[in-house]
Amino acid sequence: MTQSIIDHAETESRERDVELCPDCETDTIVHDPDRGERVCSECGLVLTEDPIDYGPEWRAFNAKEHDELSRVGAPLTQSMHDRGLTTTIDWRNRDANGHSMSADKHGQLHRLRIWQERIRTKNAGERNLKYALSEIDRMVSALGVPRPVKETASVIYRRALEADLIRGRSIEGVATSALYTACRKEGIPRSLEEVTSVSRVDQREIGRTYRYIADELGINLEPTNPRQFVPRFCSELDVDKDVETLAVEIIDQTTEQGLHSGKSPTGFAAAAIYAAGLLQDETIPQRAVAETAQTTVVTVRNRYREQLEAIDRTPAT
DNA sequence: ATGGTTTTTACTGCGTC
DNA sequence: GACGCGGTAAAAACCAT
Repeated sequence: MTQSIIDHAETESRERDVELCPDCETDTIVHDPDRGERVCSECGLVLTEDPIDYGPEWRAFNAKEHDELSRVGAPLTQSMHDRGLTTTIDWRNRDANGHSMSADKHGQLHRLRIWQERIRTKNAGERNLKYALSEIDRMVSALGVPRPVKETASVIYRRALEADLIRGRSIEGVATSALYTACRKEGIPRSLEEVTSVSRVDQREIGRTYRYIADELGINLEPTNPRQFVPRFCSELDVDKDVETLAVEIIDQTTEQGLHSGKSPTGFAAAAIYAAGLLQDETIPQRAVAETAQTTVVTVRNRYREQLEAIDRTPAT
């Protein structure tokens, strides 16, 4: 087990393995060392979990080893500005045995708490971080994305802060961009529009900041695959499972031909869903798909026409 | 700044319920 | 007449140079 911990620590870059998922046969397996698992972003199958044990390490054979291995305490988290590491002073005026204290001890504790808080958030950078992380936290809840995204977003923000990229940009803007990046990185993309809707910053700034941050931090993300939007849109539209499957098929076939490059992924996904609906005789109004994908009927029309032509199929009717 | 590409906006006609 | 669909032209947005 210690071996795997070392491996984990040494895996500095967040590389993605290209490997086929045994369940759904796609190459969408994502390896994320920070989360310690390899998971297929298509079907959600978790392939391996690195046994990261945050509990105490018991096996020690001499004193030195003991010092190195023994780990006790709460797990680290990136989403608190001090990683959850600093001392916190309980707000209750009780001693360790749960008994109440004398009045002068009360006063002493009160002063301690004040200073503890001042030390905790001592410089501008810390306060900056504290605010940004609370903002990320808020947006994550509003967006309803899973927890790992929050951690990733926090890491990205930290890196941006360390690289001194915030200067001249708003904290909110950078925080939102970090979140947007994190969503894509975690394989559960939200469109720029969706992220914008929970942010206090307008879309243009988020887009600009995102590009800048990604560039400066050397984060190179593949363009979002339209298929990643299909399940979410479909469940929002409440369409048949067959339509969803067919939509994914359409996307796969057409992207293979490079039909998607340069086109907006959301519009592409919306069109595929509409096209799939047509082919399955379950007509979904263009208006509806366009709305859930936050695009327009015109875009849906243009895309689905191209898609149907590309796969050489026309609706039976 | 510029030009090429894509998306959006706005307006149109057509068929159906 | 309201609605869904299709086409189009022009404006706006986007991106690379």
